[in-house]
Amino acid sequence: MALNETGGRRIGPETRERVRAAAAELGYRPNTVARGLRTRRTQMIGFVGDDVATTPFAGQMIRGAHDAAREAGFLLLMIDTSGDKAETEEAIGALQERQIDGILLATMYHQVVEVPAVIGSTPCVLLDARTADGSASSVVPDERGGTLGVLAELTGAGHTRIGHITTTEDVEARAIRLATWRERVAANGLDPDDLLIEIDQATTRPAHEGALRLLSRPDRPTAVFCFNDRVAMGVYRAAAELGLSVPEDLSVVSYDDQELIAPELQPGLTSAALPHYQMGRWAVVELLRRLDDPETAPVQHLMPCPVAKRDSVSPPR
Amino acid sequence: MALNETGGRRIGPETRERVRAAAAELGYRPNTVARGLRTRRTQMIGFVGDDVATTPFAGQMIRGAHDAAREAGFLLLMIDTSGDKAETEEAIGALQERQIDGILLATMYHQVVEVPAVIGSTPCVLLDARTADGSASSVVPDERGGTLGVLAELTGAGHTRIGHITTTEDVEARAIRLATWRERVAANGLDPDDLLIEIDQATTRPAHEGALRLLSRPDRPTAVFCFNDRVAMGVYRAAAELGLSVPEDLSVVSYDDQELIAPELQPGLTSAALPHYQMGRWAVVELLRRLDDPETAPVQHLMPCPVAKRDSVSPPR
DNA sequence: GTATTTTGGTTAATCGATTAACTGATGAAG
DNA sequence: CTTCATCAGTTAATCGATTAACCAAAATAC
Repeated sequence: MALNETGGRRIGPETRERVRAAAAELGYRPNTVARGLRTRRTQMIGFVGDDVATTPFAGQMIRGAHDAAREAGFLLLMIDTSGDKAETEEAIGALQERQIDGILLATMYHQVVEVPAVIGSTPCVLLDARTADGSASSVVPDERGGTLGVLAELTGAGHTRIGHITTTEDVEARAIRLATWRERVAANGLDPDDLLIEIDQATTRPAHEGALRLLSRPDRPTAVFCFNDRVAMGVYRAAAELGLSVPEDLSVVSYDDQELIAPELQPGLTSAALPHYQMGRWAVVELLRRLDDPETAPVQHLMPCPVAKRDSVSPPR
Repeated sequence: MALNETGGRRIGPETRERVRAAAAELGYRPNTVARGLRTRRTQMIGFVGDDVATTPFAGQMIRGAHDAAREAGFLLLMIDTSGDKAETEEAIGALQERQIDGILLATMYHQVVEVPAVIGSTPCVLLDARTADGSASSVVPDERGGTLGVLAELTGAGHTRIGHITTTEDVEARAIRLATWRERVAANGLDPDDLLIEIDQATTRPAHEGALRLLSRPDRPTAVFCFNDRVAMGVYRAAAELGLSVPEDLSVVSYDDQELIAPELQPGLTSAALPHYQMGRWAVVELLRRLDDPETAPVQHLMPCPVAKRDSVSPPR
């Protein structure tokens, strides 16, 4: 009573001070386990990631969740699964046994998932994933907004013939980025199919080949929007081999803004950033809100993808 | 008693089965908080990282610690600090209040540190760091071994004129890699100082300039050992600009084996891998050992750095 | 001057699991 | 047939904090 502010006026100010002094002298620290047993609150949040937790790509998601949690006096209890369903359920169980106050379910990349039934009534927020029916709170990147953002960089510089290199992998990001680009190109009165290259993996090597094809066409585009930064790396290489310099002969924009690629390429790559840090923060704030008031309706949030402007865009020749 | 194996023969096999069946039916899960209060063991390990926890670079360290912990029924409670001393102490305190069984202190890169006094008698293992006096268990990469490994790739292919591009930043890794390389070059009867370039930051851009200088020398080396993969990226670019092809005209080896760089470069870069995953595992195993037997002497471990062989080495012209 | 509140503190129950100590019945030993 | 050990269960204390319920003394109201 003396140490906590709660139970306020049950103790005199002078006695309170004496108790506090004694506690300080003895180096007393409250035992959170005992407190948790009594209050049924552990001030811990479970973070379940399918490989995300320890993958370079989305470390910022943990960072964001961690920071927001810390500010509210919570700690993160992390479990990384390989995305396997059984493993995820086991992870959730392990966290529930430890009486975590809520769970963050994070995925490696933006996708639609179902919340495992074992979650029961444990408050839960989806990170970089959403449910089909909106039954759980979730936050995902605003891929459409980000795509419009980088395309605006190009159109703003005067480009209309904007190519796109995407992957055939069936992911949410591909679908949205592709559709948004198509819309934009069609709005310029061009046929998107003349400017589209599909490769079977969004990595440098296939992108390199794809880019060689795209840039060898008689009416090659003056700018390329790449599905991601690794694809952009392949485009840079292809451009160099064809004697095209970036951005003078070819403007390039991309998505993801990966810290080891986009700023390191020469010239620096203009790329729409995946707001992992912000999503992590948002998810915790939302989770805490739901802890306070479990009755409120779940929220689906789209996090803006800011454009990191660098030097890969200039007006067409 | 029926559920745990302990307290063994206090209960009949038939009753035990009945209890278990009832527990399963009710979906009973033990409350780890209550158990922890009684047993004074929470089956949780604190992971304190100075920015490491959520930095792409060393995610594998967490992954390794996480996996080893999981296998032993432990979970990781993570706190990321900015390396600040006060913040680290606060983090340790927060973990101690939560009665974690032990602490892993991880640093961003290999360095010598002091164990904060607040750690008290909490069992603790250093990850990617060590103490000057060996008073705590620790694990760091075997930089010397890794350097010898990649240099052996070069000498094995017939190179003797092996250049080195390093940073002037004062880190443990620089000192060991540099000294080992000097030794090796001197053993070939050459003067290391003729083959050494120092740049003020181990990133692509300064490395690019440094490489241009090194490779423009009349007696340019036939191979380069780079301080890290980002430096190697700069070397690749410089070589391309000078019309030198890798590996035919110039062999390149490096350190760190970063997953987004070394395998993505063309040709793939031969690089000594920092064994983050293995170090993470080792640290947990060592911590658990110390939990079982707090009396055993602390151990300083050097984790081997295996060479990831790719296509950036061939015999000199 | 008596009745009622307020103040400042104290007691004891509780959270859920572990575990030492105890009890009765059965079986074995002498 | 008595004694003692073993087996199978039951009771109750404990871990450390929270909190409802009590209680005595002082302050205030009427």
